[in-house]
Amino acid sequence: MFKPVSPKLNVNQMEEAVLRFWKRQDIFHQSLKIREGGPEYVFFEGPPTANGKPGVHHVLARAFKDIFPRYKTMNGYHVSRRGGWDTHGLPVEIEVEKKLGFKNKQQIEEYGIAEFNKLCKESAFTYIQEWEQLTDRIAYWVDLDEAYITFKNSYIESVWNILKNYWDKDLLYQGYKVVPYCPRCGTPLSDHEVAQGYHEVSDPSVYIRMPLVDEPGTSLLVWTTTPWTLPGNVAVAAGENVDYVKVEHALSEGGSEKLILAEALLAKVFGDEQVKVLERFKGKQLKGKRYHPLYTFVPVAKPAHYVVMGDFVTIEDGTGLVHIAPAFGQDDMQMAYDNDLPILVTVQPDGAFIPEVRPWAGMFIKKADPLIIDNLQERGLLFKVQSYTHTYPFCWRCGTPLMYYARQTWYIRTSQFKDRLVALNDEINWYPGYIKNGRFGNWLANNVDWALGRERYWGTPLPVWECESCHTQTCVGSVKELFEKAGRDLSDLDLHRPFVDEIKFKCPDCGGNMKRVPELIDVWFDSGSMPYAQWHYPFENQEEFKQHYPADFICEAVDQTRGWFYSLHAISTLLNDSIAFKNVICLGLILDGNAQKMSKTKGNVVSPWEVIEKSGSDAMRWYLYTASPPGQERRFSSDLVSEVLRNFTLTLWNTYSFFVTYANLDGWTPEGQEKIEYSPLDKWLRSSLHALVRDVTNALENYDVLGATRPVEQFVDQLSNWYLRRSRRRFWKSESDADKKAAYATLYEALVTISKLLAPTMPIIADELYQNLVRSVDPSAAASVHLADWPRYDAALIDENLNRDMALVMRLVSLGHAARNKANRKVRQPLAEVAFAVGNKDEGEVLLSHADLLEDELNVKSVRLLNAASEAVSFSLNPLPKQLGQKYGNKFPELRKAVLALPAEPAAVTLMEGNPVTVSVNGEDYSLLPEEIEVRVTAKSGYAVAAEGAYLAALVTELTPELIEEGLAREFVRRVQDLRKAAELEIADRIKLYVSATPGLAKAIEAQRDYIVTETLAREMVFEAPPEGSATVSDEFDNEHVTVGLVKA
RNA sequence: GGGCUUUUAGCUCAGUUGGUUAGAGCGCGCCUCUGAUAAGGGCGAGGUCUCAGGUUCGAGUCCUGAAAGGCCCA
Repeated sequence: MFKPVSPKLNVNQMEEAVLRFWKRQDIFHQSLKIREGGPEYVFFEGPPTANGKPGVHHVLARAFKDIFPRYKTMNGYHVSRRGGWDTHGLPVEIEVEKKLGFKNKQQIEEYGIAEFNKLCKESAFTYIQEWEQLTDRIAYWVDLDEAYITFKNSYIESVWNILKNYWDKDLLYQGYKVVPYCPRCGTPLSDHEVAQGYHEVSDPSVYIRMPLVDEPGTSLLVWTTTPWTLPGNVAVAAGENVDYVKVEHALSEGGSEKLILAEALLAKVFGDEQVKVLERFKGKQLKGKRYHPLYTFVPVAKPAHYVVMGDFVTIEDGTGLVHIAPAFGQDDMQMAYDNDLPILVTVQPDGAFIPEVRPWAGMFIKKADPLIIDNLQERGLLFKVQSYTHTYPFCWRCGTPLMYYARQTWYIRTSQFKDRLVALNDEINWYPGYIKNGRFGNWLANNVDWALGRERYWGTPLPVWECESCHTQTCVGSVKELFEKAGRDLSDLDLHRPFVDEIKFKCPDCGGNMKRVPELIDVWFDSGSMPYAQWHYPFENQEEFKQHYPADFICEAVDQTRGWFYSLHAISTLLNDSIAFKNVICLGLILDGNAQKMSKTKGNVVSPWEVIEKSGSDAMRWYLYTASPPGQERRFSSDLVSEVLRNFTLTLWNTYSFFVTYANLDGWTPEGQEKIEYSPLDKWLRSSLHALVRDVTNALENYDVLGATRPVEQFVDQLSNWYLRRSRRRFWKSESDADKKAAYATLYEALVTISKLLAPTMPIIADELYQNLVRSVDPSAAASVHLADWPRYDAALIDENLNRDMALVMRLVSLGHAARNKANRKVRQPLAEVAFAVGNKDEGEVLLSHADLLEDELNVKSVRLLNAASEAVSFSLNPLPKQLGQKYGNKFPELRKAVLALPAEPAAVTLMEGNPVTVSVNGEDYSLLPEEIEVRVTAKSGYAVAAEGAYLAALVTELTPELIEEGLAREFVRRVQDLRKAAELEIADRIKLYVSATPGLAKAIEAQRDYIVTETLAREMVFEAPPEGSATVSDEFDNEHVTVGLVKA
């Protein structure tokens, strides 16, 4: 006996029960244990940060991550799955700062780094419980008890080891570079952080005169949108091959001046004003021309204030002459290096001018902009000022405008490995493929050195110590090394700031005091180190590491391209010249109903819990898998998930419930079912089923999630709405013959196989089915579907012809129904005959071989082919564009016309006999083959017809008294069945029927007595009044009246 | 501004190497079937396939350009 299954499903109850079962039996760890010794399949978990609530986008990633480890486990692989938590970084700090109400870094230092970092450590796990609960509820199997945590000493030590390795290879260096810098947070931002904060703003657009030293009365016309950088000006850049002009321009106060600018920008600068062009020349002629400095607050130690050549100069905006302030622009800094220009750092790290810039000393740079413009105006150096709208980066967390600012910071020489980064990427399989050479490949090809340093508090400290007197530097690669250098046991040392900063030791070179440099490292380096650091490699677990590197599979959203995907790839390339992962699924983002990215700051996050409560987590997973290709972004709403429940989950569930209900009634079990005589319908279903196993397996082998899910959906639909609908009577009939056994065996095989095919994708319902269908009758079977083996298909059972034939039958049935509709003959009324026209002789044979199925489904007494010779049908010809167009090219339109002009009937007959027809176009004859022209058949009269392409169903609609009688009997049965249901009888209950009806109906009921009692499981049917208290119903149809009563018998 | 990507019915998405009548599901209206079903079947309404050029006998599909959305980067 199977456990009885109600057709009503309480999804949440069912899902939670299965989850409890897994927990009780520790199925997850069992699934690892039983595969010990099997080949290792390696999965890396990209660590999330638990200082925010998990959202739908996290469910997306986790749902996809879960598929392949489960699938591989069922195929005999051992798949350990360590979870991980990313705990460091500015986002965590910002949350704590908010809580404490801090506005700048100084407040943190005053508060105390130790105390601050303690709060950060706690904050990093604020929502850990919700993360764990959600992870459980969506059935994502990951080992959270063993999760690696980036703030642990052992993790940090492994990261140090990698850095030391780089240090020894001279891959770590300190550079003076211009970086996007947040003056409030007091730290440079990574590219990835900057990218999150671009906003459109309006800035001043300022045109300034820079008078030439050697040509009085002539000025360079220079453009900038950042007036605050002007005190730092040391040069002007011109494009070597850009065309410049010297023009004479009338001054409003009388007289004139001469200005130099790019010719292409004349109109933009002067508008309608007429200016006189005095000279034309290439930019290279400006090289070295000296001009009077705008400001002299800071003395220059090297030659400055002359024109330099820069290839970045464009003629799209401004004047084609670019103001150069090396401390405040990346191009500018490059110019300084190339031309040995001085670097004037006129701004403090907090964004205020240095004291030397007297008029604006201590003022925030953006505030000084208008004052500087006024100052230039007063001095007659301002040509004009407008406003300019462009996108400018702001700090993604605090909203302060960033400044590009020269900082001494730490870099990794990744650009030196550009070729290896690109070459190794070639070994990685990307899904979708276009990421590989597109977004990721381009990013690698344009690689710049990794800016590693962060001037913050909560993160992995950069393990570099520097001598205070001779500035010798050394990198520490392990805790032990640090102890040795410090000369004392530091076993309890927390490797975070401020404790690690307190460790000082003697300089081996000069005997001075060595102190750690202030920087932390980029958090992306933390997560990219996880292949090593999760094992505390190389200090421990050497074997574990070797077994789990590189990963077979990782999966995250597309925003990780330059995040985790890059940091994993870059670290491994520089460390081992190896890839870190072989296959990667790169997911599109989840968008809300308005196609906006869901993000905390926008507050448009859909809670996953809400969706799960409504539809369950399996349905949610299934939606995410089937909605669109994985790389594509997808709009998400709770309604879309409940559609999955209605259309897929419940269809499957009801098929399952049907099977269990009838199998229990019949006492059917899967044992001892040899020598099964499968019907054609069974053979078709098994053919489809085994093709499904083949296709799903292939898809999963190729990381094709869509291909592993959508076909299952289609199969379940056909199983329920075709196979089962067509087979119901086989289960109902009372004798247990071979045909019934075949039906049970077929349905059982399909359901069990589906439970296995669904195990990776809908793990909960899959196990629910498995437990009842397999475990309850076979205690020796694996305890869970997730401990079972992946199904194998039998290629010999796959009959593509059969699949195609059945598709034709379904199509013809559909036409038959359409014809009935048109004739207004409901299906319950039997009809005498339906005749079909099909495309060719073979299809005709298919039709006849399934005649009984068609008769039953369409409720007609006979099915046959339309006979062209004897029927009242007419023909039309449809020249097929694909065939004829490809063969005859531009002659096709003429041929088409010629074919349509043929007398249809004789041509159709010729073609149907398999012979070509000849048409003549422009005096030339063409012989057209039967497969190039489709013959369409239309019935003329006396039939109700429905046609589609070459297919046609023609229904004889005349009713004989016998047919009417049968129709009435069926109407009557229908009422009885409704009554049985209303009286809440069990399906197998026997009844006694009491009937009174108008004469016509009574006659029909009497005539169809055998049929009626069989259908309704009546032991007796009498034309009497029903006894007191029995269930009764009265109804009218077809101008007849009936009252029925029934009692259990 | 650059790279990648998307744009097809009210919504979510298919659409084969180009083939003339562009599909499915949901939703809507009418009809129907049903002792597994929260379903199923049929009919109908609903499309300038984002736009503009081009190639071709023929373009949702190929080419060029533009627009809008998204992501990444300046």
